[in-house]
Amino acid sequence: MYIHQLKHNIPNSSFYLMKEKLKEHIEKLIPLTDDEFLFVLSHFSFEKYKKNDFLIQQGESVKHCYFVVSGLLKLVYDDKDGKQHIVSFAMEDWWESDFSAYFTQTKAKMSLQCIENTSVFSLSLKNYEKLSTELPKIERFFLKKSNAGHIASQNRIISFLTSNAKERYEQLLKQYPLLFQRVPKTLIASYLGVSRETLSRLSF
Amino acid sequence: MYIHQLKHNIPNSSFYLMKEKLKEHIEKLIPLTDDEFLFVLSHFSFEKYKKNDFLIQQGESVKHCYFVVSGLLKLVYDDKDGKQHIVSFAMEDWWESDFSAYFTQTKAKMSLQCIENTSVFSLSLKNYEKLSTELPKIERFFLKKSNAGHIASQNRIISFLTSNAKERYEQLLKQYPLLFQRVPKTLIASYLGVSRETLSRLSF
DNA sequence: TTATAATCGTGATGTATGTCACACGACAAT
DNA sequence: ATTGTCGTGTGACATACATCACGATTATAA
Repeated sequence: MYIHQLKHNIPNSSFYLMKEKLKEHIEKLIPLTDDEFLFVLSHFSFEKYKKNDFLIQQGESVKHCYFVVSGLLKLVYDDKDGKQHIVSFAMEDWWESDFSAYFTQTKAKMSLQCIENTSVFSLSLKNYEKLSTELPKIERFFLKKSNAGHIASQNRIISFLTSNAKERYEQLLKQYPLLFQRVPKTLIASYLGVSRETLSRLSF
Repeated sequence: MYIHQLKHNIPNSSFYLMKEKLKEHIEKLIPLTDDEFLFVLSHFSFEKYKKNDFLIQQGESVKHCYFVVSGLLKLVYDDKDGKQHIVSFAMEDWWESDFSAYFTQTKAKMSLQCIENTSVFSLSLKNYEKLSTELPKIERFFLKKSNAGHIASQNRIISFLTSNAKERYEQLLKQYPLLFQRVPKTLIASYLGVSRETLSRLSF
């Protein structure tokens, strides 16, 4: 009985921590009063997914963008030959979606799938717009996030332009040392744009 | 004498057209009253550059971002071996800068240089912030632009992940058919991430 | 004009990386 | 225990691409 209660309490207390995570994340860029944050939070829904679950499926419509509270996801593009290409890993504290499909309300060009069990706050486009309109502050937050995303993508392009497979691997290793204990090398290879065999042969 | 007057009038009438270009560009995304637009415009300065001029030099601080009214620029990353890599072409109607350096007030990692004679509206960070604060509408405009830029960069990454040199060339050709009459193939090659010799050998 | 850059193509050759095949251990499901 | 799937390494070979070298043409500047 006591154990039962505990079991029931865990999700609640963990939800409290989740909220704090989102709040702290936003407040790194813009200050919010408690009321403002509760207003913000009311536009999100908290969701849990298991390893291999899809949050977005290529070809389907994209209703939400996601803030990753815990876990790990991959944003994947499947080409015509059925090969998988990892456009991005989405880790804790990241915002992810197929933003093109999300904002223009078109079909997803990419999938978003769990590499680990993952919990997220999800935000519908309608709520995104409502939030932006009613709390202009948050629009500044999204703008900063978008800029950061743009810059990150540009750096990845520069990496492709200037570096070979080994150098790109080293850059990734330096940028996200934690990643390598969490994901199989096949996925790392797919992110780097090389075959898993080539990656395996790179000597360090 | 009459010719003299004409000469003096050209810049003025052309400046009028420039303003219209900016106005129409913004109004594709958000409506503006005439007064609002004049307020917006007052934060910009209009500048003309000649072929090969630098708007941003790698290693220097970045004071402005630019809206390209006419002409053509390249955003270039020079690697340690002195090789040039084109991160982006900036054509008419594009916003460009080393945004990372611009927003974080650090030294430029890239250069922005004219491929053709170019005229721009330039916006200082201070004015960017003033404008965003005093006219929240414009913040939504910048957000939409930033999202679009992010998505464009992500598509370029997908192109690197999924396609070989020839396919990337064809994609670029399809996306910007006009570009190929305006810039030497060496620059196209540099944008695609292949040597100019390889590009030259691709058969079409 | 003449001289000096750019630009572009193309051969010869080297190298990075892809592809196919196979083996082996870790782990999961039954 | 048994079977299967997944992750990983590695050999053999094919291929895409880089690099170096040379000419030829076309702009550009003195």
